[in-house]
Amino acid sequence: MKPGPRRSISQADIVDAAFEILEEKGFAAVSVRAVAAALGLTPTALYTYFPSKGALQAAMIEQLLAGVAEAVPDAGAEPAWRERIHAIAAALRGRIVGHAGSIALLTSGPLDGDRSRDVAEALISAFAEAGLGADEAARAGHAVRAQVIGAAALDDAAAATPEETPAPQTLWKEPSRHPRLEASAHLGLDTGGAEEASRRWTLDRLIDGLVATA
Amino acid sequence: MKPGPRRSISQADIVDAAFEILEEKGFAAVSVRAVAAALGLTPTALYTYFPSKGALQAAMIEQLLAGVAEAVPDAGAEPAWRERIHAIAAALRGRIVGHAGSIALLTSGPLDGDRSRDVAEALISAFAEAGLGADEAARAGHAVRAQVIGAAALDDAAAATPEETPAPQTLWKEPSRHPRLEASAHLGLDTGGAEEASRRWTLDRLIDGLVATA
DNA sequence: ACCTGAACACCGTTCAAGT
DNA sequence: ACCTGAACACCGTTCAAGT
Repeated sequence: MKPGPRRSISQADIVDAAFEILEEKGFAAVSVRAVAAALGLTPTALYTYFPSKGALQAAMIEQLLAGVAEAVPDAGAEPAWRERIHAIAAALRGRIVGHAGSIALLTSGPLDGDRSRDVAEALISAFAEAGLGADEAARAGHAVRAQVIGAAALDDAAAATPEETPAPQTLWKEPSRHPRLEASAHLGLDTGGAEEASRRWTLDRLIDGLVATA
Repeated sequence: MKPGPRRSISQADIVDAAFEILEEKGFAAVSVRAVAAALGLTPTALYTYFPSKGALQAAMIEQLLAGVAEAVPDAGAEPAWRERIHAIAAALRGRIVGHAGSIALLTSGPLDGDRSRDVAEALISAFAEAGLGADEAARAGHAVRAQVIGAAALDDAAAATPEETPAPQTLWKEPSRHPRLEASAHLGLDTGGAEEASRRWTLDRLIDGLVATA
């Protein structure tokens, strides 16, 4: 193909192509060259749209977070602010687990985009509605964001764990150094398989503790 | 230098050299080639000690987490289990912020090493001591780990934010879309400058909520 | 066992040039 | 404005070979 204007490609097309690679081959595979190739372009052509790989990643984060702040709680639930927090947390988590490897994207650079701020603002508002003062509400919103992102990071790390080698047949069991951790394996907390009930319990306990000061 | 046995280098030396590069030049600069060069070795020589870059990173994580589970609370504090949780959380956080860029290391691969399990076990034990049942204690320990790691990830993202361009002089202020977030700027939650008091408040609220079911 | 040197298949980014 | 092609300074990893 000859060089020259082609006009048919937008920033959104590039971000879409990047997400396709992210989901299919993981975060490490999202290279400028791979994204360009997926679009039938030369790597250097992408620099017409984004000044750097980091700028492309920032655009990906913004798209990932779009709409999370507007997540609407299930109808009829009370109190409204608590359900709004749950809805936002679930939406945020859903976006992350819905795009495999995106936690690496989220922790790869600054989280200072508009969509990221929307999420923060929505959470602080919910806690203000719950009766917290300005500072406490801000700290509470931050705590919820940290909890969701941290839990997703732990999930992702667990999912990256290679197949567990089946325990070799031993006659006497060594007393484990981590008996309590092993006894909780059925919860799936460290295998990326935590149930919705566990997540909801944790978030409710966090909210309880945060609003108790109101 | 001629090839041949040199015997004077250990796995620990390699991990130390890798941390030096991590702290001075960031996570992205920790390449097999750079670590080898820092030790006066050829890149391929490192493959005698670690089968892959991932194995080296896993060894770095283990060293980062060494001793965290044994963190001892400040003397005389009560109740002991709450202070133990604070001590472990502070130690974990201290290791992360003490090594710039190490949150990327922590979220780069599986967190299934022995030291990582030690931290999990210690937290679960503390919550069991607080009166929680086995499942709740496991979920509570997981929540604390997620909170610390998530907060560190948010801090790191904020620290990576490029210098804020000073607000251009405008005659009329646009009404902000994020008034509550901006009003909380003095807390430093999103600039990596959160005070110890904020972190302690958040963790105490989380603990309060978690143990309220006991 | 520990190491080198060459090689393979990749990176992000810059630059001059074409249309 | 949008694109190509060549180039620069990097990657992780493998392989044959030396001591």
